[in-house]
Amino acid sequence: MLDALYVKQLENNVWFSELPSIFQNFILDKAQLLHIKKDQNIFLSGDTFNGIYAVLEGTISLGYINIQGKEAVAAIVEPIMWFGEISLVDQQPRSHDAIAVRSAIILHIHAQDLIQLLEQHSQFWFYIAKLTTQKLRFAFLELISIQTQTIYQRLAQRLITILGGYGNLLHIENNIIHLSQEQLAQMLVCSRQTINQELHNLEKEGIIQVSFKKIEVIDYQKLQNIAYNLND
Amino acid sequence: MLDALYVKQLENNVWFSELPSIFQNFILDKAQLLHIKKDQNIFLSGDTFNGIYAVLEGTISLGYINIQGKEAVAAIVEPIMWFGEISLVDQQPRSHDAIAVRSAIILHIHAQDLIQLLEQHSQFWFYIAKLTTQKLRFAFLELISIQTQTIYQRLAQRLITILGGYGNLLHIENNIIHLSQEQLAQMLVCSRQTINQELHNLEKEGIIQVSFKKIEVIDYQKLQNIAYNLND
DNA sequence: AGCAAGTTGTCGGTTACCCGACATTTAAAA
DNA sequence: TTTTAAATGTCGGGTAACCGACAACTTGCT
Repeated sequence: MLDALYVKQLENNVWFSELPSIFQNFILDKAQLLHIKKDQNIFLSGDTFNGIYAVLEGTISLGYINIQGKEAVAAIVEPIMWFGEISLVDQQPRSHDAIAVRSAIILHIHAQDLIQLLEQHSQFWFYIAKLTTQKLRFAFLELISIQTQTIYQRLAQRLITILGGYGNLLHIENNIIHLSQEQLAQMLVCSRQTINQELHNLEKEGIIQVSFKKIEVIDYQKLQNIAYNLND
Repeated sequence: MLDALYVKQLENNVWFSELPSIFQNFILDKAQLLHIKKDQNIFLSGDTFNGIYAVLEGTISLGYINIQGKEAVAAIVEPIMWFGEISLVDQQPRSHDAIAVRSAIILHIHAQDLIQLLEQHSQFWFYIAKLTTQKLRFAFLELISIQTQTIYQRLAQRLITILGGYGNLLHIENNIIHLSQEQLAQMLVCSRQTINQELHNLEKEGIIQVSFKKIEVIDYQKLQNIAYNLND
């Protein structure tokens, strides 16, 4: 059984809160708590499907490291988000790596349990579709903004997204983000130096306050103006 | 009832061929054939959900044109692919535009019919999940290759993907691609001039043959080597 | 207190790609 | 056949972002 603290965290998650109670109880019953160290991998590209996961604490990077050692990040997963459901649906091997950016606590639902549940309640595939759809919307928006927005704008956009828990939190909890500039650079797919520069541009405008591994959002309104082209 | 030619096209599609016959017959029964002119839009960002679509002929761009008139493409949809199912799952408005890049013939399944079918056979959500998952895998790979691959490599990759019908064809039909360089540039999110240059680089290597609105793949093997980093 | 590891600030050289410009070619319409 | 619009080939200036380098700072460990 899960710690009451984590149960409360789960219930603050939009997706989980809309599940039928059978599904909710299944998760609370079968989920296994895992402690993951920094740089440890949860699964790798090519692995066969072994279940789905949810992040309770920490940060997981979904990406790929190619032969030249160059790293690419397709998505960053933070509390409370589910991942690993792609291979559940299409029964293909994992298409990317899931690696902890920093130490993390995650839930694991074993493949066998989940498949059994979905066989018994095939209407629950709807909720699996919800998971993939949420990510797909995000990926589409990401692909579009890579093409049309400057890094300055995308940084503003990402800071807003992080504060909002990637659309997963029922309410915004605070206005402080704990991340290194290196991690932000990975998320936005640019160099650490560029992020450093653009953060200070935002700071000069009085919108944020930058300190060591910490960004405080001062003017949320202005941040939105930049992110969504509302300046003129 | 659909033309026999289009029925045959549908049956050559992986997703359709795996559907239960109830679902297949539903599509053949309810689908409405639409002729779309170039630059005509099928739906726009912000529209409410009105059904899902499949491309039988032509090319549809899923993207977004922002206030400054800058266009961004998240995905290019070609025969035989389905699109528009995101809003079905999460019941949010369309997050992007669907516009014909050139004249097209598409199928339309009305929202009401589809929702009714899914209420009666809730296990069919599995097949909707398959659609979103297929796109999600593609979007993830795209996000990753934008970061790690040169345009030269991504061009090679895209030519292969187009020949393979984006994973939707049961077999590769030919080795000729009918596209303008402008359209290719849109797909790869770069300028027309860059595509022109990289196409000729591939031609110099004897891998493809470039002519007016037409690219013929000569050496499929070499194309794969470039796309997937197999040179050394 | 002192050291090590990680993070941040900052500088220029390099480069891939953009973008405007314009001549040329192709295909289809008049 | 002539005309017109669209597509292609090619050049060069401009630039956003990369990348290596290194000093300065923060934090935790011993």
